[in-house]
Amino acid sequence: MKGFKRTPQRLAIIDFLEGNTSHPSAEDIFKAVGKNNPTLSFATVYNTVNTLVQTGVIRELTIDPDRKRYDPDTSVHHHMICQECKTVFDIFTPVPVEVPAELSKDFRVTGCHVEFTGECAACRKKNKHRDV
Amino acid sequence: MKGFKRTPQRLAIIDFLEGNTSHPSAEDIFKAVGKNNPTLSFATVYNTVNTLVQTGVIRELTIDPDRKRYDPDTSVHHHMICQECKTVFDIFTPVPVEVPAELSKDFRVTGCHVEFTGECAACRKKNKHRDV
DNA sequence: ATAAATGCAAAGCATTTGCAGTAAA
DNA sequence: TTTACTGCAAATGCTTTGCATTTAT
Repeated sequence: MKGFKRTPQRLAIIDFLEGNTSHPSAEDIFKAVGKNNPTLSFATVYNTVNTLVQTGVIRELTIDPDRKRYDPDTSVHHHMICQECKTVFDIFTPVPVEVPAELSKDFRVTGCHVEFTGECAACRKKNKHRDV
Repeated sequence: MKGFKRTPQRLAIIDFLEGNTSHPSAEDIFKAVGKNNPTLSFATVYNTVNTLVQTGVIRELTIDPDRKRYDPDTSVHHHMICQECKTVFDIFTPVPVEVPAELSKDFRVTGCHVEFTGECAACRKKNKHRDV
């Protein structure tokens, strides 16, 4: 990679993200990586994740209405968010999504993402009494 | 609707949204509805759309990473966003998405949304020379 | 030596909130 | 006349940016 400097901060962020399935936000990354890098700044976290997104190393998720989440798994898969605890789960079961002809005729489709919403097992148990 | 007051501002916002397929943001709504309602405030726009989302009259879209979009069509359909001009298109072609068993066993799935990303016809034409 | 990244603080937007005044019911 | 909504401005929260300093190459 030309002009991409391997700084300790970047390496620590990449190391934290690698294999991470928690779909962390910038704040999550800042807190986790900051533990061992006391001088780490939010600016560096944002700079780094934005660089990683632009170079296709990680993926930015828009599934959480409140903040961006980052996913180091760039393979084709989908997500489910628990609307109560905001946990994001990976869905590797292939979801048969074909690009409708109506679309591929006029648009250049570059990506497809399925978002399931609902309530996760833990929150269901916690709220058994409520039963929405 | 109990306790829901039919104020001129709300009626104007609802009127603007009804049948609207442009997936407007709060700012879009503010600008459009504000033309005929000079005293309209952003707070009222947000209050109103949030009420409408909570009562299930409209749907909040998270497809645009920069801002929330609102869709008065609450029927099952999907979306495509042009990553260049940020236009959001409706996809009514049925996309055969089954909830994976892995999911429905543990989660209570309440919604499913397919998001296509790419480049729309207009931007394709505009960028023909570029050809990414 | 050079180009790029860091860290800080300030700025930028989108969205929410407190509150006094106002209007719908 | 009571309850809820409006509008303003301030506040909040996420993200970006400017800049002087530091660091990887």
